[in-house]
Amino acid sequence: MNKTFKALANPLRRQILSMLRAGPMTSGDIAAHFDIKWPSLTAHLNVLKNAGLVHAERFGTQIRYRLNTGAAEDAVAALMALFGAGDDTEGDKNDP
Amino acid sequence: MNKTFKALANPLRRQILSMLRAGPMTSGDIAAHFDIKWPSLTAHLNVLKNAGLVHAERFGTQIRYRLNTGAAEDAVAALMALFGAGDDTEGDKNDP
DNA sequence: TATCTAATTAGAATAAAAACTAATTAATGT
DNA sequence: ACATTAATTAGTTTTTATTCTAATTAGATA
Repeated sequence: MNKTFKALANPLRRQILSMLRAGPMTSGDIAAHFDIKWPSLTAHLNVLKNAGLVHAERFGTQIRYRLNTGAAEDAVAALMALFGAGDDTEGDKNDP
Repeated sequence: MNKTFKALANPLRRQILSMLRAGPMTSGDIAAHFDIKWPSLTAHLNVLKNAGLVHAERFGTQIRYRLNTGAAEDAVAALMALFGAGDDTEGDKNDP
């Protein structure tokens, strides 16, 4: 989970995650939204990928990144656990 | 919120937060749990304080740190917002 | 095959975070 | 006033993150 928190520490990476909520995007689409060179963007995408927060898939000549919602929910759960389970004392909404 | 995510990026700081769930602790008590020098610990505590995650209060010769649960919940909310509100499509359990 | 677009990897430079030692402040007790 | 305990600030070094340019890989297409 350390990689996840480190990945979330960068505002640009958080913005990428936020963008991917709307659906998968290619590296180029993502790069177009930021004022950095492409290799820098690739580096950020690798951090997100290594943390398991996104998944990459090649589509012909381009590569699509999509949000890994499972990992995202795990991150939320980990943060809640860190602070003491949020507002519910215990339990899981998905496992009643 | 950037300061908050940066503060959470460090494992030692997350452990401090976790420890503080059980109640306030002095700087010395916290330092005793880690294998780092005191000034390093102070630096970590400052990061947490500047992010609003902990609050410091002097008690005589020592200083007590306590978890700021409000800021902690804000962090969870921010992370859920980033990923698209967790598993509920919308809505707030505390405001039915 | 040559070429074009999309994206990555390699390698170097810069910036930021984290650690340490030494010196200082703050409150208390003698 | 002086010493003691608790913790911080100052300044430096080391480590890790971030960014860039240049070169390379992968697939598509003429």
